[in-house]
This record gives sequence, C-alpha cells and structure tokens, in this order.
Amino acid sequence: MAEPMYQRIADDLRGQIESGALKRGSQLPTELELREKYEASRNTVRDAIRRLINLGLVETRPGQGTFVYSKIDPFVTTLSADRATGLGGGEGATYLSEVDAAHKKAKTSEPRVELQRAAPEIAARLRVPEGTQVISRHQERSIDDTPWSLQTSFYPKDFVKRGADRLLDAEDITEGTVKYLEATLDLKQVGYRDWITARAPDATETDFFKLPPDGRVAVFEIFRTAFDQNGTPMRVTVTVFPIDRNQFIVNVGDVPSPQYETSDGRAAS
Amino acid sequence: MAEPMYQRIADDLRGQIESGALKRGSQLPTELELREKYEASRNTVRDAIRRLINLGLVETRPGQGTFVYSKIDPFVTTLSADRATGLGGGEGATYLSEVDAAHKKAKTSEPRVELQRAAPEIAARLRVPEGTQVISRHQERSIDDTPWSLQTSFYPKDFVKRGADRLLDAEDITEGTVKYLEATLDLKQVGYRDWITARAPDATETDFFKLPPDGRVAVFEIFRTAFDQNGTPMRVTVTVFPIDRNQFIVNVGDVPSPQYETSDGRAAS
DNA sequence: GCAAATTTGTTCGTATGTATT
DNA sequence: CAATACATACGAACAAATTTG
Repeated sequence: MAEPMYQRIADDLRGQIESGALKRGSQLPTELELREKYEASRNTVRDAIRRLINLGLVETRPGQGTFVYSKIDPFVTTLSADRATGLGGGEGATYLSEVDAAHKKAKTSEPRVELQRAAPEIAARLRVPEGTQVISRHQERSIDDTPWSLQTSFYPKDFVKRGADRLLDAEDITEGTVKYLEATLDLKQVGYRDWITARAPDATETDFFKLPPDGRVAVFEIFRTAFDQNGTPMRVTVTVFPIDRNQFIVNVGDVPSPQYETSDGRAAS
Repeated sequence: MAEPMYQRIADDLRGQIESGALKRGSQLPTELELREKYEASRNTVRDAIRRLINLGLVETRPGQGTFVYSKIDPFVTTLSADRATGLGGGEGATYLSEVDAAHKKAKTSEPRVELQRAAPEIAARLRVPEGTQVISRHQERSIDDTPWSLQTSFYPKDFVKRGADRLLDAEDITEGTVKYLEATLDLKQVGYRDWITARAPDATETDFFKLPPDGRVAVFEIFRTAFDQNGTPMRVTVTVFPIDRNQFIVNVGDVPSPQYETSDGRAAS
C-alpha cells in the first residue's frame, strides 16, 4: 500500500483524462458510481476528485456533477515595446488596441486616485525612502465583461508640485500619462523593466476576478519600473492577472510581426 | 450561516497571518487546539487548514505541526537580450553567468537527444507540418542542488542533413547552439519571441522539481521561438520553471543596468 | 410552478496509520 | 519505546444547487 487509495483513484482518472478517454467538457462518473467502481467510501472518492481539481483537470458543479475542465481562451499581452509608439504592452492606449485586434471589447474603470505611503517593494523600485508619500492611480480592467486585470501606478508625489497636477484627477488621462509627463515635466520615458512573478491571489483579487475561493488559481504580478532620460525611475506600475486567462509575449531583436500561431499551436484565423 | 465554518476559521487564521500576528515560520496551534478554540470537529479544522495550504500561506509537517510558510529566495531570469552577447536570458552560457552572479552553483545535465514527431504546439511555432520529425534536446538544470528548470529545444531534422550533425550528439555544445548553427549552416539568430504561460505541473515535473503532489504549485512554461536572418523559425525552446522559486525580468529600451532592488523590495547586497 | 430525484457541499464522529520528537 | 501531530479512510446525516417529471 505504497500509494494511498485516493491517490490511486486520482491517478487512474488523470490517466483517462490525459489519454483522451475522457474528453474535454465531458462528465465524470458521479461520486456514487466512483465509490462502487473503486470500492472506496464517498469521502475517499471526494479526496481523489479534490486532487484533480487542484491540478486544474476537472471542475465540479453542485447539483450537476464533475466535468473535465475546458480551458479558457486566453488573452495575450505583449510586454516588449511597440516599435511605432515606444509604449509598452498592457498600458493605456496599447492595451486597448491589442484588445481591439482580437475582436474583443475592453473596458477600463475610472482611476481611483489616492495618496499613499510607499510600501517597501514600491519604495525600493521608485528609489524613494520607505513610507514616502506617493500618488497611486488604480484601475480595474475587463474584456467582454470578464474581469481581466487590476493595475496600480505609483508616481512620486513631487510630480504634482512640479506641475503635473492632473495626476491627482480621478479621470483617465486619455493621451496617456507618459505623454502627459513629457509635456508638463519634460520627463521622457526612455525604457522600462518588467519584473514577472506569480503568487496566490489575495481576498480582493479573488473577489474581483471571481476566482474560486480555495486559491487554486494563482495570479501573475508584474512590476513595471519606467525610467526617464536620466535613468531615474519615474513610475512603478503593478498589474495583476489571473494565470488561467492570461499569457504574455516578449519580442527581442528582429521578429516577424504577425503572429502565425496561437497559444495552443493552432493556426490563427 | 452565510459562510461555512471551515471558511470562517480559514479567514480568521489568514487574517492573523497577513496582519503579522503570526510570523513567518512560526507554528500554528495544533489541530486539537484549533478544534477547541473554534468549537469545531477535527475534520472541519483540517478543511480550514487545507484552504490555507492552497493559498500558499502555511505548510504542514507530519509529526511536527502547521507552520506559516517562508518564501523561497527566488532565482531571477532575464528574458530580454544581453546587450553584449545578443543571447537571450535563460539559455546556455547566459544562464550560467547569471547564476554565477548570484553566488550560486548551477548544474546542467547532459542533454538527452531524441528524434520526435512534432506536437501541434511545436509544429506551429517551427512552421513545419504537424508530425514532422524534429530533433529534441532536453536538459535538466539545477542550482545549488535544487531542481530549477526543465528545458527542451526543438530543431528541424533538416539541419542535420545540411551539416549540423553535432545537434544529434548527446553532449553539451559548449560554445552554444546559436554560434554552432551560425558557423555550420550560416544561420544567424536575429531575434526571438518568448511566450509566457503558467499551468499545473504534469507528473514528470512534479517528480523532478519535488513539488507537492497535490498540484498547488503551478509552473511557468515559456516557449521561445528563435528566428534566423530570413525571418524563419530556426529553433523552439520550451522551458518549465516552478513558480514558487522563479521570477523573470524583461528590459525594454534604456534601462540602468545594475539592479537596485530585489524581488521583495529590500536593497540588494 | 412545484415536488421529487439527483448530485455535490458541509459537518460531525471514529479508527488506524505514519512521521517526528 | 512512548507521546505528539498530521494523514488516510470509513460511516452517517443534513444542506444546497440543479435537473427532471
């Protein structure tokens, strides 16, 4: 009895799913049927199913049954710069045009603007002392009414005093903050660094993204530090994306511009 | 009774952890103590703890107890090109020098070389018909004896006939396959595209990375398609990294080269 | 529209096994 | 070896969601 029974049941079902014997979207036997088939108690069968849920292989629907999981059609964000605009992917106008290209409808909430004391990971990236006041601009973004990402940008509070007072307005800066800061403060964004991590969602994120409350779906957290012409950080943007519906592309060097393939290898339409 | 009891217990403990009342590495009350404190059965308490495990907040050790999770010091891979070499991060020599810079010892296994029929997602990226034979070179990589990544590169079988026969040798090509292919086939790698995804690990990955078998730790899967001077894909490299010990950096434009911050915001040593 | 049947979700109790101290 | 703490497994009862008749 090297392997516990619930694990052997899970492995057996897993094999059936990965071999294709159980197809995507199809229903698994009910707990009662599995209990008879494997001669185990209902709780043991449920332990096996829980394992499959954690592996992202199945989902359960109360009153209906257990079904092989069907993957969501992912949204793809390009992190490297657009040659034409020099803007990074996933921000402002670039975000909207990428979405449009995929025939989807994006919606961005009005920004929630706050003055905050910089948390350690923000302070270090902006190179200001921990606890310094910073401007925080937070937006929720959805595509086709599916919540897609949460984004918060941090700017030195200083920028307002120096003339960029629209940073404190709780409305979209349609031409983009990059252009706005160049026009008002003569700060050119000459580059940025993206720091890509993944972690479990917190309570707010679970709620906004409508993720299962058990935390089995992690989130990407991308820290973008933008630098001005003096090599000084002028902005830190933190964006959170659920990993079950998001993928990212980075282009380096000369790369053919059209994307000839989709994420799962099928030819693009 | 809107919320089930196990969830209220989990939320209460979660609050204590996130507020700092329970510090990293410290021990939670035992199941028996929690059972008395919350006046619930042991199974209900265990359901609450399972929730915390899935959220990556605690870990249990049989015979010892339940402990607040201490994060692993992550390894950081730069995906954008090194200015000097033009090589991408995470490959060949670049991988070793990055590791060295962090005062760690890397170990790469001898490649396992196979001729395979291209799976759909590989075929589409290499732009060859599905099922075409391709050369597969697979390596396991560890840092300080911790398994860090699994990497498989795919090349058109064609390359061997045209003279790059060392692609079939099961030994490291120390100068790197990029240089080797340029020398033998006059194929210059002028750029690449990285496609970043995350998913649950399969059985092989769970085993190699020594991940918990319940699948709560996902893996990054990065598809790198490298292009030659004609804009034709010359290589597809798939690398898998556990998300609990890996982070990535992408530099775009002019970015100050030293990294002034670490992943969690503390000043670098 | 409603009641019954089906299916998963929550909670309890109990017993035994395994790992660590 | 004994005590402690988590892991596995069984049984039972009721609740909640969904489908069916």
